[in-house]
Amino acid sequence: MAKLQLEHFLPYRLNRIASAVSQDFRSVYGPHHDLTIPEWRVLATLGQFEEMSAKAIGRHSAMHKTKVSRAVRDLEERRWLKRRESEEDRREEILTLTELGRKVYRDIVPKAVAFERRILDELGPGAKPFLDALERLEEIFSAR
Amino acid sequence: MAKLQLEHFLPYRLNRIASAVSQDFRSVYGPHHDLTIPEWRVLATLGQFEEMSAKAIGRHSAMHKTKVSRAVRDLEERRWLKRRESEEDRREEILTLTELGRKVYRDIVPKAVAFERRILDELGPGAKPFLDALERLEEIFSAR
DNA sequence: AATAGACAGTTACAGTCGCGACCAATTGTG
DNA sequence: CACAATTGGTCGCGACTGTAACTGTCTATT
Repeated sequence: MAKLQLEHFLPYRLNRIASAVSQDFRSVYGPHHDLTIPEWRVLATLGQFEEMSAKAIGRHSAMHKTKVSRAVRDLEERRWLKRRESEEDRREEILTLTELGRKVYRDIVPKAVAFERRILDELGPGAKPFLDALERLEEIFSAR
Repeated sequence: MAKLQLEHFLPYRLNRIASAVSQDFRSVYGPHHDLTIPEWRVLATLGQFEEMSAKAIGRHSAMHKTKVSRAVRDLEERRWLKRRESEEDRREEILTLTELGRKVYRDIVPKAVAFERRILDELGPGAKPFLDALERLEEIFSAR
Protein backbone atom coordinates (compact mmCIF):
# COMPACT_ATOMS: atom_id res chain seq x y z
CA MET A 1 0.00 0.00 0.00
CA ALA A 2 1.43 3.35 -1.09
CA LYS A 3 1.96 5.71 1.77
CA LEU A 4 0.81 9.27 1.85
CA GLN A 5 2.06 11.91 4.21
CA LEU A 6 -0.17 14.92 4.01
CA GLU A 7 2.58 17.31 5.04
CA HIS A 8 4.61 16.28 1.99
CA PHE A 9 1.71 16.13 -0.41
CA LEU A 10 2.03 18.64 -3.22
CA PRO A 11 -1.48 20.13 -3.35
CA TYR A 12 -1.43 20.57 0.41
CA ARG A 13 1.99 22.18 0.43
CA LEU A 14 1.15 24.54 -2.39
CA ASN A 15 -1.98 25.69 -0.64
CA ARG A 16 -0.16 26.28 2.61
CA ILE A 17 2.66 28.17 0.97
CA ALA A 18 0.35 30.24 -1.19
CA SER A 19 -1.73 31.31 1.74
CA ALA A 20 1.29 32.01 3.93
CA VAL A 21 2.77 34.20 1.21
CA SER A 22 -0.52 36.03 0.68
CA GLN A 23 -0.97 36.44 4.39
CA ASP A 24 2.50 37.87 4.71
CA PHE A 25 1.98 40.13 1.74
CA ARG A 26 -0.98 41.62 3.55
CA SER A 27 1.47 43.01 6.07
CA VAL A 28 2.98 45.02 3.22
CA TYR A 29 -0.13 47.05 2.49
CA GLY A 30 -2.32 46.17 5.44
CA PRO A 31 -0.87 48.70 7.85
CA HIS A 32 -1.47 51.57 5.44
CA HIS A 33 -4.44 50.59 3.35
CA ASP A 34 -7.14 48.13 4.17
CA LEU A 35 -7.52 45.99 1.08
CA THR A 36 -8.88 42.56 0.34
CA ILE A 37 -7.16 40.35 -2.20
CA PRO A 38 -9.83 40.88 -4.86
CA GLU A 39 -9.57 44.63 -4.33
CA TRP A 40 -5.81 44.47 -4.62
CA ARG A 41 -6.08 42.53 -7.86
CA VAL A 42 -8.45 45.06 -9.39
CA LEU A 43 -6.24 47.91 -8.25
CA ALA A 44 -3.14 46.24 -9.63
CA THR A 45 -4.80 45.48 -12.95
CA LEU A 46 -6.11 48.99 -13.42
CA GLY A 47 -2.79 50.44 -12.34
CA GLN A 48 -1.18 48.35 -15.02
CA PHE A 49 -3.64 49.00 -17.87
CA GLU A 50 -5.08 52.43 -17.13
CA GLU A 51 -8.58 51.53 -18.25
CA MET A 52 -10.45 48.30 -18.63
CA SER A 53 -13.88 46.71 -18.39
CA ALA A 54 -14.84 44.55 -15.41
CA LYS A 55 -14.95 41.55 -17.70
CA ALA A 56 -11.40 42.14 -18.88
CA ILE A 57 -10.19 42.60 -15.31
CA GLY A 58 -11.69 39.27 -14.40
CA ARG A 59 -9.95 37.57 -17.29
CA HIS A 60 -6.63 39.15 -16.51
CA SER A 61 -6.71 38.56 -12.76
CA ALA A 62 -8.40 35.15 -12.80
CA MET A 63 -11.42 36.24 -10.82
CA HIS A 64 -15.05 35.29 -11.09
CA LYS A 65 -17.17 38.11 -12.45
CA THR A 66 -19.17 38.48 -9.25
CA LYS A 67 -15.96 38.85 -7.30
CA VAL A 68 -14.82 41.58 -9.65
CA SER A 69 -18.21 43.24 -9.49
CA ARG A 70 -18.10 43.43 -5.71
CA ALA A 71 -14.50 44.55 -5.53
CA VAL A 72 -15.23 47.28 -8.04
CA ARG A 73 -18.25 48.40 -6.05
CA ASP A 74 -16.18 48.63 -2.89
CA LEU A 75 -13.29 50.45 -4.54
CA GLU A 76 -15.72 52.89 -6.09
CA GLU A 77 -17.28 53.62 -2.70
CA ARG A 78 -13.80 54.36 -1.45
CA ARG A 79 -13.28 56.70 -4.42
CA TRP A 80 -10.29 54.74 -5.68
CA LEU A 81 -11.81 54.12 -9.07
CA LYS A 82 -14.57 55.48 -11.24
CA ARG A 83 -16.69 54.02 -13.99
CA ARG A 84 -17.98 55.44 -17.20
CA GLU A 85 -20.27 53.90 -19.75
CA SER A 86 -18.55 52.62 -22.86
CA GLU A 87 -19.58 54.39 -26.03
CA GLU A 88 -19.28 51.41 -28.35
CA ASP A 89 -21.17 49.05 -26.05
CA ARG A 90 -23.41 50.45 -23.40
CA ARG A 91 -23.53 47.21 -21.43
CA GLU A 92 -19.91 47.72 -20.64
CA GLU A 93 -18.37 50.03 -18.09
CA ILE A 94 -14.90 51.41 -18.55
CA LEU A 95 -13.09 51.53 -15.24
CA THR A 96 -10.20 53.81 -14.35
CA LEU A 97 -8.40 54.67 -11.13
CA THR A 98 -9.05 58.07 -9.61
CA GLU A 99 -6.11 60.24 -8.61
CA LEU A 100 -6.52 58.87 -5.10
CA GLY A 101 -6.49 55.31 -6.41
CA ARG A 102 -3.35 55.96 -8.40
CA LYS A 103 -1.73 57.42 -5.33
CA VAL A 104 -2.40 54.26 -3.34
CA TYR A 105 -1.21 52.16 -6.26
CA ARG A 106 2.05 54.09 -6.49
CA ASP A 107 2.47 53.66 -2.77
CA ILE A 108 1.97 49.91 -2.79
CA VAL A 109 3.81 48.84 -5.94
CA PRO A 110 7.38 49.46 -4.75
CA LYS A 111 6.59 47.65 -1.52
CA ALA A 112 5.12 44.74 -3.42
CA VAL A 113 8.13 44.51 -5.69
CA ALA A 114 10.47 44.62 -2.71
CA PHE A 115 8.43 41.96 -0.95
CA GLU A 116 8.77 39.64 -3.90
CA ARG A 117 12.46 40.45 -4.25
CA ARG A 118 13.02 39.55 -0.61
CA ILE A 119 11.47 36.13 -1.02
CA LEU A 120 13.40 35.36 -4.19
CA ASP A 121 16.62 36.51 -2.55
CA GLU A 122 16.03 34.05 0.25
CA LEU A 123 15.78 31.30 -2.32
CA GLY A 124 19.16 32.36 -3.66
CA PRO A 125 20.30 30.34 -6.67
CA GLY A 126 17.18 28.21 -6.28
CA ALA A 127 15.01 31.13 -7.38
CA LYS A 128 15.51 30.73 -11.11
CA PRO A 129 14.59 27.02 -11.35
CA PHE A 130 11.71 27.67 -8.98
CA LEU A 131 10.24 30.36 -11.22
CA ASP A 132 10.80 28.15 -14.25
CA ALA A 133 8.83 25.38 -12.57
CA LEU A 134 6.00 27.79 -11.77
CA GLU A 135 5.85 28.77 -15.40
CA ARG A 136 5.75 25.15 -16.43
CA LEU A 137 2.93 24.50 -13.98
CA GLU A 138 0.99 27.43 -15.34
CA GLU A 139 1.28 25.98 -18.81
CA ILE A 140 0.20 22.55 -17.66
CA PHE A 141 -2.85 23.78 -15.85
CA SER A 142 -3.95 26.33 -18.38
CA ALA A 143 -4.02 23.54 -20.97
CA ARG A 144 -6.56 21.61 -18.92
CA MET B 1 8.46 53.96 -10.98
CA ALA B 2 8.81 50.20 -10.52
CA LYS B 3 6.44 48.25 -12.68
CA LEU B 4 4.24 45.46 -11.50
CA GLN B 5 2.56 42.92 -13.69
CA LEU B 6 0.02 41.05 -11.69
CA GLU B 7 0.32 37.93 -13.83
CA HIS B 8 3.98 37.65 -12.93
CA PHE B 9 3.60 38.57 -9.29
CA LEU B 10 4.62 35.75 -6.98
CA PRO B 11 1.74 35.73 -4.46
CA TYR B 12 -0.76 35.86 -7.29
CA ARG B 13 0.92 33.07 -9.22
CA LEU B 14 1.20 30.84 -6.18
CA ASN B 15 -2.45 31.27 -5.39
CA ARG B 16 -3.50 30.50 -8.93
CA ILE B 17 -1.31 27.45 -9.18
CA ALA B 18 -2.32 26.14 -5.77
CA SER B 19 -6.00 26.42 -6.53
CA ALA B 20 -5.60 24.93 -10.01
CA VAL B 21 -3.75 21.96 -8.54
CA SER B 22 -6.36 21.50 -5.81
CA GLN B 23 -9.15 21.85 -8.29
CA ASP B 24 -7.57 19.26 -10.51
CA PHE B 25 -6.93 16.97 -7.59
CA ARG B 26 -10.66 17.04 -6.91
CA SER B 27 -11.11 15.20 -10.16
CA VAL B 28 -9.09 12.35 -8.66
CA TYR B 29 -11.53 11.58 -5.87
CA GLY B 30 -14.52 13.70 -6.88
CA PRO B 31 -16.05 11.20 -9.27
CA HIS B 32 -16.07 8.46 -6.63
CA HIS B 33 -16.34 10.20 -3.30
CA ASP B 34 -17.73 13.61 -2.57
CA LEU B 35 -15.23 15.25 -0.28
CA THR B 36 -14.32 18.80 0.66
CA ILE B 37 -10.71 19.77 1.19
CA PRO B 38 -11.04 19.89 4.99
CA GLU B 39 -12.66 16.47 4.95
CA TRP B 40 -9.89 15.12 2.78
CA ARG B 41 -7.27 16.50 5.15
CA VAL B 42 -8.89 14.89 8.16
CA LEU B 43 -9.24 11.59 6.32
CA ALA B 44 -5.62 11.69 5.17
CA THR B 45 -4.36 12.53 8.64
CA LEU B 46 -6.31 9.78 10.33
CA GLY B 47 -5.32 7.33 7.61
CA GLN B 48 -1.73 8.21 8.36
CA PHE B 49 -1.85 8.15 12.16
CA GLU B 50 -4.62 5.68 12.99
CA GLU B 51 -5.92 7.70 15.92
CA MET B 52 -5.68 11.30 16.92
CA SER B 53 -7.50 14.12 18.68
CA ALA B 54 -9.18 16.92 16.72
CA LYS B 55 -6.64 19.33 18.13
CA ALA B 56 -3.74 17.23 16.84
CA ILE B 57 -5.36 16.89 13.45
CA GLY B 58 -5.65 20.64 13.23
CA ARG B 59 -1.99 21.08 14.08
CA HIS B 60 -0.87 18.47 11.60
CA SER B 61 -3.04 19.60 8.72
CA ALA B 62 -2.85 23.34 9.33
CA MET B 63 -6.55 23.82 9.91
CA HIS B 64 -8.45 26.04 12.28
CA LYS B 65 -10.15 24.09 15.05
CA THR B 66 -13.64 25.05 13.92
CA LYS B 67 -12.86 23.76 10.45
CA VAL B 68 -11.67 20.48 11.91
CA SER B 69 -14.71 20.30 14.16
CA ARG B 70 -17.08 20.63 11.22
CA ALA B 71 -15.18 18.25 8.97
CA VAL B 72 -15.16 15.66 11.75
CA ARG B 73 -18.90 16.10 12.31
CA ASP B 74 -19.58 15.58 8.59
CA LEU B 75 -17.30 12.57 8.28
CA GLU B 76 -18.92 11.05 11.34
CA GLU B 77 -22.38 11.49 9.84
CA ARG B 78 -21.11 9.67 6.80
CA ARG B 79 -19.81 6.89 9.05
CA TRP B 80 -16.24 7.33 7.87
CA LEU B 81 -14.89 7.96 11.33
CA LYS B 82 -15.92 7.47 14.91
CA ARG B 83 -15.03 9.19 18.14
CA ARG B 84 -14.43 7.92 21.59
CA GLU B 85 -13.78 9.82 24.74
CA SER B 86 -10.17 9.85 25.86
CA GLU B 87 -9.58 8.14 29.16
CA GLU B 88 -6.78 10.37 30.34
CA ASP B 89 -8.56 13.60 29.45
CA ARG B 90 -12.30 13.66 29.01
CA ARG B 91 -12.25 16.98 27.16
CA GLU B 92 -10.52 15.20 24.33
CA GLU B 93 -11.98 12.87 21.76
CA ILE B 94 -9.92 10.20 20.11
CA LEU B 95 -10.85 9.88 16.46
CA THR B 96 -10.35 6.83 14.28
CA LEU B 97 -11.50 5.84 10.82
CA THR B 98 -14.23 3.24 10.54
CA GLU B 99 -13.72 0.28 8.25
CA LEU B 100 -15.68 2.20 5.63
CA GLY B 101 -13.44 5.23 6.11
CA ARG B 102 -10.32 3.12 5.73
CA LYS B 103 -11.75 1.63 2.58
CA VAL B 104 -12.21 5.07 1.05
CA TYR B 105 -8.75 6.07 2.23
CA ARG B 106 -7.16 3.03 0.64
CA ASP B 107 -9.04 3.80 -2.54
CA ILE B 108 -7.92 7.41 -2.75
CA VAL B 109 -4.28 7.20 -1.66
CA PRO B 110 -2.86 5.44 -4.71
CA LYS B 111 -4.72 7.86 -6.94
CA ALA B 112 -3.38 10.81 -4.98
CA VAL B 113 0.16 9.51 -5.17
CA ALA B 114 -0.18 8.92 -8.90
CA PHE B 115 -1.62 12.39 -9.34
CA GLU B 116 1.37 13.95 -7.62
CA ARG B 117 3.74 11.70 -9.56
CA ARG B 118 2.20 12.85 -12.83
CA ILE B 119 2.75 16.50 -12.03
CA LEU B 120 6.34 15.98 -10.94
CA ASP B 121 7.04 13.94 -14.04
CA GLU B 122 5.83 16.79 -16.17
CA LEU B 123 8.34 19.02 -14.44
CA GLY B 124 11.05 16.56 -15.40
CA PRO B 125 14.50 17.50 -14.10
CA GLY B 126 12.99 20.70 -12.76
CA ALA B 127 11.09 18.74 -10.12
CA LYS B 128 13.91 18.35 -7.65
CA PRO B 129 14.90 22.04 -7.43
CA PHE B 130 11.23 22.92 -7.33
CA LEU B 131 10.60 20.72 -4.31
CA ASP B 132 13.72 22.08 -2.67
CA ALA B 133 12.44 25.59 -3.13
CA LEU B 134 9.09 24.63 -1.60
CA GLU B 135 10.89 23.26 1.42
CA ARG B 136 12.88 26.43 1.72
CA LEU B 137 9.70 28.51 1.53
CA GLU B 138 8.11 26.39 4.22
CA GLU B 139 11.06 27.09 6.48
CA ILE B 140 10.95 30.79 5.77
CA PHE B 141 7.27 31.14 6.50
CA SER B 142 7.14 28.88 9.49
CA ALA B 143 9.78 31.07 11.10
CA ARG B 144 7.53 34.10 10.83
C1' DA C 1 -10.71 20.92 49.07
C1' DA C 2 -11.87 25.29 46.65
C1' DT C 3 -11.37 28.29 43.06
C1' DA C 4 -9.07 30.57 39.09
C1' DG C 5 -6.96 29.85 34.75
C1' DA C 6 -6.06 27.06 30.82
C1' DC C 7 -7.70 24.03 27.38
C1' DA C 8 -10.66 20.69 23.86
C1' DG C 9 -14.31 21.11 21.23
C1' DT C 10 -18.92 23.33 19.64
C1' DT C 11 -21.86 27.01 18.25
C1' DA C 12 -23.74 31.71 16.86
C1' DC C 13 -22.66 35.31 13.93
C1' DA C 14 -20.99 38.13 10.35
C1' DG C 15 -18.35 38.17 6.18
C1' DT C 16 -17.04 36.04 1.73
C1' DC C 17 -17.66 33.08 -2.22
C1' DG C 18 -19.56 31.08 -6.52
C1' DC C 19 -23.74 29.46 -8.89
C1' DG C 20 -27.80 30.60 -11.17
C1' DA C 21 -31.28 33.78 -12.25
C1' DC C 22 -31.88 38.15 -13.87
C1' DC C 23 -31.83 42.88 -16.57
C1' DA C 24 -30.49 45.64 -20.19
C1' DA C 25 -27.93 46.10 -24.40
C1' DT C 26 -26.08 43.94 -28.52
C1' DT C 27 -25.51 40.71 -32.29
C1' DG C 28 -27.05 37.21 -35.38
C1' DT C 29 -30.66 35.06 -38.27
C1' DG C 30 -34.54 34.74 -41.08
C1' DC D 1 -37.11 44.58 -39.52
C1' DA D 2 -38.44 41.33 -35.84
C1' DC D 3 -37.03 38.29 -32.49
C1' DA D 4 -33.89 34.76 -30.64
C1' DA D 5 -29.45 34.05 -28.70
C1' DT D 6 -25.50 36.07 -26.47
C1' DT D 7 -23.07 39.11 -23.47
C1' DG D 8 -21.65 42.59 -19.44
C1' DG D 9 -22.82 43.30 -15.07
C1' DT D 10 -25.72 42.75 -10.64
C1' DC D 11 -28.12 40.29 -7.09
C1' DG D 12 -30.21 36.58 -4.09
C1' DC D 13 -29.16 32.39 -2.15
C1' DG D 14 -26.88 28.61 0.07
C1' DA D 15 -22.35 26.93 1.35
C1' DC D 16 -18.20 27.76 3.81
C1' DT D 17 -14.93 30.48 6.80
C1' DG D 18 -12.78 32.56 11.05
C1' DT D 19 -13.72 35.24 15.42
C1' DA D 20 -15.50 35.27 19.67
C1' DA D 21 -18.27 33.45 23.09
C1' DC D 22 -19.58 29.33 25.53
C1' DT D 23 -19.58 24.45 27.85
C1' DG D 24 -17.40 21.05 30.21
C1' DT D 25 -12.99 19.29 31.98
C1' DC D 26 -8.49 19.62 33.82
C1' DT D 27 -4.53 21.77 36.55
C1' DA D 28 -2.21 24.80 39.70
C1' DT D 29 -2.27 27.51 43.64
C1' DT D 30 -3.74 28.16 47.94
